[in-house]
Amino acid sequence: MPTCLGSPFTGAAQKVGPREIMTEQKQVVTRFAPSPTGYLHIGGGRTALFSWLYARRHNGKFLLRIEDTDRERSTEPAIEAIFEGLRWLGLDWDGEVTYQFARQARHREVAEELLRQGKAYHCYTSAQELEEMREKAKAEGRPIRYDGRWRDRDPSEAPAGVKPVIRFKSPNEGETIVRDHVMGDVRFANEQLDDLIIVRSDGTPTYNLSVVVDDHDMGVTHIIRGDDHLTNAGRQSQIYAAMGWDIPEFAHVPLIHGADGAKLSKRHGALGVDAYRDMGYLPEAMRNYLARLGWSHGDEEIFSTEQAIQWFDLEHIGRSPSRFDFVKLENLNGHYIRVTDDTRLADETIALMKHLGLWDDGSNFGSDFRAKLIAAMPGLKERAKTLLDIGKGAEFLRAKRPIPLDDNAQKLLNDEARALLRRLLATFETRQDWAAGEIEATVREFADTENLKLGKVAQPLRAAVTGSSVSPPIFDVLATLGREESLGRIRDQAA
RNA sequence: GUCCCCAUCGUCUAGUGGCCCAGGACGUCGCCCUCUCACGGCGAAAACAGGGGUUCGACUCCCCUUGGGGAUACCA
Repeated sequence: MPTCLGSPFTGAAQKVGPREIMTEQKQVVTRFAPSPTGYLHIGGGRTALFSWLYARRHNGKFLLRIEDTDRERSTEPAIEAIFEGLRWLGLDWDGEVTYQFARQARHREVAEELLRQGKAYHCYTSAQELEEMREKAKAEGRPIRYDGRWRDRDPSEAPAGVKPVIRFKSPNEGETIVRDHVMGDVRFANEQLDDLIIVRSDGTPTYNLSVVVDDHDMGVTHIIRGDDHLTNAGRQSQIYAAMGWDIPEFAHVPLIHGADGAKLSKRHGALGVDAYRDMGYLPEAMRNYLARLGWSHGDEEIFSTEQAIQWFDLEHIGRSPSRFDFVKLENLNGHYIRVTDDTRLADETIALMKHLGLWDDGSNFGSDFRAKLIAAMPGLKERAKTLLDIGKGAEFLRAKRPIPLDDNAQKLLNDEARALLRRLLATFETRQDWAAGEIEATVREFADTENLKLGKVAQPLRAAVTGSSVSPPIFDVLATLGREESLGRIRDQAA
């Protein structure tokens, strides 16, 4: 472990460690570089979060680059979805968005430079030849790779009428080491890395060239991305070296798997972040969950984004892939719901339910409903894990008389119970005070005179007033509903 | 096929040679609280993949096996 040995700082000055000194010398720049071929999925969301956290931790910059060079698959809606997803997650990026496609000329310029320096060459190998090469290598059990047949061939031998690709001349001997902050030193034998295509025959640059050029031009110092890019890091390092550019710090984060351990696919769990919003998760819960998935700070489980920024580091990112666990996310979300302000919860619930078309009947949406929802929120949020749960739990507030009864409520309201409600109703009618405490006193007193346990009265009452066997504390419910509405609902069910 | 990475309770993880017959969290199961359901509180079961080394001593270091994952494109 490096210490302050050799550092001029001793004694009281030891608080300033080597790390702080380094980061002051060079501002940290991270980036998130999704390709807009679909929604922003959860794995992308997490690498974006890690990059954002790291940049914020070091007072650096977090850049966004859209890798839209695949013209066939890139779409405008996907770009919007990425922006929207990041915004919802609260991950703000610095400066203007970079669009990779717009930088093609620059990428080609670098390829030309490589060509000029003899570090790249034109290759005229046809698709069929390539195919044969692969077949043969496979049959002989050799690594499948381009054999470099045009690497040193004279340009005059070029076949007429064939548009060449430009290949990068990668070293044949020795090894390339990727110094990764998560994976450690990863070594690749250079003979394993063949001469990759950096410019296609139609003149468009390929991914491995474009990323290197863009990351360099954008001044990216730390590349935090999925570990499916680990082998790319080797090839990219060679390009950086060929251009004489500084190689950025790498941190390859293991991928997230589905609950069954298999790769996250659309069939299970590979949802866009908008899907999580629609399921009623709070962005802060999402951030907390995602941060904790694959990264840790000792035993800390629940922490604010501010704390995450303070604590986040590359060294404590785990090296093994993790599974996405909805149950844990729910638990965390429930926690955040419980500590969230009632007004915000009410407004977000209304917005979400409307967005989903669940509360679009236009009724009961006046300020009166909102006020009631806020009033009922303490009881509602305690039993909710998502905003959807709150919406569901609040249905009794919207219901119009006579309110619908679910199966359990039906069962609760037998003849005996209805008779009981009738007597209770009579008692209620003599009381004008309608605060929760007053109501509770009345009901307890009533249960006493009836020689019943409180539950025997509370359950039928709950069924009559909420149409369900489950609800927030019944006295709060009655108070929120108001005397008139409450008595009306009881009357509807009293025999 | 070849290359690379990974491997602690069901899940997320702490653990960087002795503090660990392995700690926390979610989930599960009991109990308590209680007008329902929750919340909350208390408690329990539950893991170092297997085999070799290295060492006075391995969850921690090395090797092999097994099992996962990723990469091997004129996709990104």
